[in-house]
Order: sequence, then structure tokens, then C-alpha cells
Amino acid sequence: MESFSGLESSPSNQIESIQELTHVQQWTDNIFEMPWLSENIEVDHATINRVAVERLEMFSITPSIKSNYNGAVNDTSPLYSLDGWSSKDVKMVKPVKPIKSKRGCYIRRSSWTSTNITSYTDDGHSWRKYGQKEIINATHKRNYYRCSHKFDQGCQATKQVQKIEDEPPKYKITYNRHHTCKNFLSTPQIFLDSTDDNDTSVLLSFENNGPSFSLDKHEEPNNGFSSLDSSYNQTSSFDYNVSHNLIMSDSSWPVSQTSSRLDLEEVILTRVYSPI
DNA sequence: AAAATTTGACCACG
DNA sequence: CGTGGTCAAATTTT
Repeated sequence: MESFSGLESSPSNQIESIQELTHVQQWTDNIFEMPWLSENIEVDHATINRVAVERLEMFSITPSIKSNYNGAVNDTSPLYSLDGWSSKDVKMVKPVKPIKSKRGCYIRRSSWTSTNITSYTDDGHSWRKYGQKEIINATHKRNYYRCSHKFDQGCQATKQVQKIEDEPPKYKITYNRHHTCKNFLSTPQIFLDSTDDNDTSVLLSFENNGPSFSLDKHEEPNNGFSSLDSSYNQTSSFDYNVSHNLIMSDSSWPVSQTSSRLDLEEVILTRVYSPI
């Protein structure tokens, strides 16, 4: 990805890019300051995975957005400017079609997709079911959820839950679009005592990967899946290297007692940026 | 009463 | 034209 070609183009572009990256960095920092990390509140690892992916993806998306965005966009969608990250930015990667208002008329979006296969359906977000569909060649109906904060915060995130196995329950969960709402895990307070150490680690993650930073973490062979069993109960230490292990390291996150054991789970993340 | 779910209609896409 | 994603009225739940 030649995302950072704009960095050398002009001083103003540099400043703009640096400001944006700083912003992304701060956002990424927040994930490590969530109460559920420091207080050991139970949370499923898929949630952490997904939020981490969402935030780290900004490293690769945003600069390319800047360079491709020449201001000539017939984008009539609302600008959800929460924390400075807008859905308008995300939408740059795909063509815009006219928005109709009639029932059933909608825009098929595929700007971002993440597919998980888990043994539970609950993640940290609050969802509102809006549809259910019989899918051919599928034994169970597919459920459609949108973020509960679609209207009060304009969050455009949706997910589909498809049960693909009964005995050990297994669900294919497809997430569409990023959460822009701020009600993650319904835990309102965010610790504000950010330290420079955290900043450094995140910055390192960026610098180490350079301009062609990619999120295809499946390429890391010894990470994650094989070590699920051995490290399952060692949840006390979070000696993670932020730059490498966060995305696919499912092993050490506390898991709710009501959900199935982690060692039953096979988590597959596939992320798609589709130009349609 | 308000919020959440169910359900059939509607429409985009292949 | 069939399938799947979304809308929104009706219904149920809280």
C-alpha cells in the first residue's frame, strides 16, 4: 500500500498527516486503558480483538483516504464526528450511490467486514435485532443486528449472526462497518492517566511496520491458535507486545463464565476492504 | 409506556 | 428472477 505517499508532498500535508496519526494513536491507546483491562472485568476476547482491529486499521486506512480524497465527493451522508473519526472518512473507499428514502431502498455497503467464528454470540456492544432471514443451504436462520446507538449516536455498525453448528454451538458472526458510538461495554468512564510508555508502544507498532503496514496477521504462524490451551488460565499478566500480539492473541483474555470455554473456540478474522 | 423483537414487504445485486 | 439485506408495522417484552 502506498498510503503514505502524501507525506512528502507538502509541509501542510505532513502536519495534517501527523495530526491525524497522533489522533489515531490516542484512540488506540484508549483500548489499553479500558476499565475491563485494569479491573479484570470479564470480557470476551473477540470483542477486544475486534476493537483492536478497528483501531489499528486506521493506520492503514486513513492516510490512503487522505491521498485519494481530493474533495470531489458527492457524499451526502451525515458526518458522524465522534472522537474525530467520521464515517465519512470510511466511505471514501467506495463509490457513492444515491440514497433513496423508500422502504427497502438502501445502500449495500462493504467498506469493512470482519468475520468471526465463535461459540458465543455476545460481544461487548449492545445490539438491536432488526431482521431475521431464512438462508438457503443453512440449517438456521440468520439474524441481523444493528448497533443500538444507530440513532442516538449515528453508529452504523451492524452484525450478522449465523448459527452454523448445534452441538458445540458455533456461530459465524459478520461485522460490518466500525462502531462510531462511545458506549463500548456500557462502561462510560475512561481512565485518563495516559502515560508516555503507552504512547511509545503504539508508536513503535507504527514505525516498525512502516508505510506498508498490513493487518494480515494470519501470516504470523506461531501466534494465537496453537497456544490457546496452554495459556488459557494465565490471565493475570498482560505482558503483551502491543505491536505484534494484540490482534490475534486470543489466549489470555478473561472469558465470561456463561460462554463456552475458550479452548473450544476457533476464531477466524477476515477483514475485507472492498471497493465494491 | 417504552423498548425490543418478529415478520413480511421491499429492493439491490448477481 | 432468486437470494439476501434492510425497513418498518405489528407484536411482544420489560
